[in-house]
Amino acid sequence: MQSKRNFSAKREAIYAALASTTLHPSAEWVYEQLKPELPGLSLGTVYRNLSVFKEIGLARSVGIINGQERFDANMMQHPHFICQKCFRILDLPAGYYSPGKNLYKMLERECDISVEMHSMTFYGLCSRCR
Amino acid sequence: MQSKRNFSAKREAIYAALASTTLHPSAEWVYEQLKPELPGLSLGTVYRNLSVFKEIGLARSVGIINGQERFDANMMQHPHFICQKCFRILDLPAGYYSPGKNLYKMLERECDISVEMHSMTFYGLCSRCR
DNA sequence: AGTTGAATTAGTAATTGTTATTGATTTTGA
DNA sequence: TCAAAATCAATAACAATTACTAATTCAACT
Repeated sequence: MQSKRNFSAKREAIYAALASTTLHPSAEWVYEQLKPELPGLSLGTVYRNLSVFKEIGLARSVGIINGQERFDANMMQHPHFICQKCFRILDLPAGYYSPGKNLYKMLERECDISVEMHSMTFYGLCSRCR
Repeated sequence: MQSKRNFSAKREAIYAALASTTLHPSAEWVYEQLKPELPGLSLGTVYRNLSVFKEIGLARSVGIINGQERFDANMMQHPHFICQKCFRILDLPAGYYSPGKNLYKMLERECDISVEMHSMTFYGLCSRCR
């Protein structure tokens, strides 16, 4: 099992690259980032390991922006902001909006669904683009 | 003189198909739906016209779910619910959560961004799947 | 009705992000 | 030490979408 085993050097590097930035990168970005230090790395390995991180709860998808899936190693629930021009993804402080279990419960009761999580995303122009 | 061309019959049919359902369909779905009545329709035409609708503000993307982009002709701001098992997308009543211009303004002030819109999505299991 | 020119289309090819396969290499555990 | 399991790079395969091209449609104006 993954949890008992230590990460391989490459898996470790991929996680470190993802965790060290708030850019919410794509697989491609992680690959380009690591290529200089790990010349033998392949893009497929990056994709595979990002999937592993999602499975074991070390990362999540922020969605597919401009055709590419974007990842986040910050597992705290927080809203995102996506710049419609440059496709930067910014973290917003959770304080601005955080629906609690009460909202989940109300939705479950009123809409006959079970709610596991939510995602809140704002769109507009970032400071550089506007 | 400027062209006063109305929607072509096919463009009209594609829009009607999209607007007549709350399934938040994919391009493929619209295509399959219309094929019986419009045997000469091509999938590329569906894709192209869905893009047109997005551009002119007659439809929006609900995101890429399970690899396929899903569309919505309901331009009212409202939250969505995505079933993690069957990938149904349900509309939720806007009343359960609707951040106003005041939240937008606060974000603009505090985070140095300009906010144009937001999207709120809940995930879980629908009534059929849970 | 005929002409014109831009918009729209079908059909197909090309592109793109992602996943699966393969065969080699390394690691693990006994 | 040795065999099974895990991991890997490289490449092929895949599916959704977009781009291209030549043909057709349609409104505006004769």
